[in-house]
Amino acid sequence: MPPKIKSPQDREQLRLLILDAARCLFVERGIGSVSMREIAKQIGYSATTLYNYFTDKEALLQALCDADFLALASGMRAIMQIPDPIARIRALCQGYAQFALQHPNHYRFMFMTPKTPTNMEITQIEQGNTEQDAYAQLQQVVQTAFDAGVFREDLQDSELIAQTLWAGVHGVCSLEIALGNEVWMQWADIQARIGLMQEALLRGLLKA
Amino acid sequence: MPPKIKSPQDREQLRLLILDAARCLFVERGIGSVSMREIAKQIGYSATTLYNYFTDKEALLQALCDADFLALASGMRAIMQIPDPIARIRALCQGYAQFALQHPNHYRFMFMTPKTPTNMEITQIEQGNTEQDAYAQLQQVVQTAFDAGVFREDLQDSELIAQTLWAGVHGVCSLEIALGNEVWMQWADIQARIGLMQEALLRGLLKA
DNA sequence: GCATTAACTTAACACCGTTATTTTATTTTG
DNA sequence: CAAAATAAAATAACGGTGTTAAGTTAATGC
Repeated sequence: MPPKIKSPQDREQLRLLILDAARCLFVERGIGSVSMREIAKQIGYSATTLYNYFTDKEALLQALCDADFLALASGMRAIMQIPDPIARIRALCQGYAQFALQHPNHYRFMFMTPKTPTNMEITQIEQGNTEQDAYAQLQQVVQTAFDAGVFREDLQDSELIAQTLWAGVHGVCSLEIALGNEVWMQWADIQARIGLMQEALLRGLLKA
Repeated sequence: MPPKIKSPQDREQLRLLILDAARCLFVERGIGSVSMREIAKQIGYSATTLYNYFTDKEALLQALCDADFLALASGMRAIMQIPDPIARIRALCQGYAQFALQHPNHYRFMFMTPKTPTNMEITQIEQGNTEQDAYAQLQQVVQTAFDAGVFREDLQDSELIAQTLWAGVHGVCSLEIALGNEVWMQWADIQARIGLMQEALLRGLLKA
């Protein structure tokens, strides 16, 4: 039996140890091999101990992904400094796509897996807070561009515009994650797909 | 014990009975409640009997989805009769999206769930056969439009164009399926999202 | 009617998430 | 310093999963 944890700082350390072990399994062997028992085995504790630190498996996975998504939003904050709104939109889409492709398992868990309605409440990330939520950042910059009058005049809903841009980039990334390795598909280069999606959508949304 | 099956036609009938029971659970209660034991219980057989008809659970689900995807491709064939290639592209995108939203569980299994490379080999659908594969139909009509010179001249890869259109519609549908019920997202109307994705992409891809 | 053969069931294995109970190590108290 | 209290961790168990080996039962061919 491992030495017991009493002090709060040791408790936090074990919490991080659990998350690191889970991340390792999650990233390297996919979501399928992330079982409570296996995480516990990796760090030399019993499975039940994990339940003293996370209410259930989903909360553990959520905590795992939260940290990385805060990192995404943090990287986006640098992009938000770009002065030109349209260049900023381009950079946001690119940054978002690169993140998705570099963290396919996180991405899958967050955006490709239906959750029961309440499950989203356990995340630490404040939705709509531009400091933490990448979509909120996109929405904000689209709103700025919208106010500057760069979009076609028949487009009157900036939320709809932002959601369309998001859906476009998400479509390319999620197809790549789900079906990128299928031999029967002759996929074009992934960067070319991302680039064309971005440019075609912008051409179709911006004033001529 | 149910009466035993000997004749090939009875065998086929039981196969369909299994698939119907599985479809019922799959569509009504989601993929989570589709267990071999539960399917078997529903039709009054033991779980092991299912393994006489399908090699494993994934093969069963694959067979389940194949039938509906053949129906999709079949519906698409009517659309392929539309003379104008661009109107045909629009109708294909619309038909595809409506199918995805009407069969979210099928769609999820087919296009939102990573499969091991070999798993795709168990499908009955001939990929690339325009009679059976909806993507092949899209590719074909995009190629026709490409040959007619309707796309911008900097676009030289019709596969890339088709994949971008697919990814766009897929992005809208898969976000709707995965996150459409989240309370923290103020989604625009789903038909508006599909329509804008389609129109914006076409505007961005077609000659001015 | 009996042997054969195929269909089907039972029992089991090795997992899973989760929880009630029990053990164990530390801390506090007498 | 020893004993009691407490909190942490482990064990055992429940009900579930996909799957398989072995056993049973029903229909078929002779």
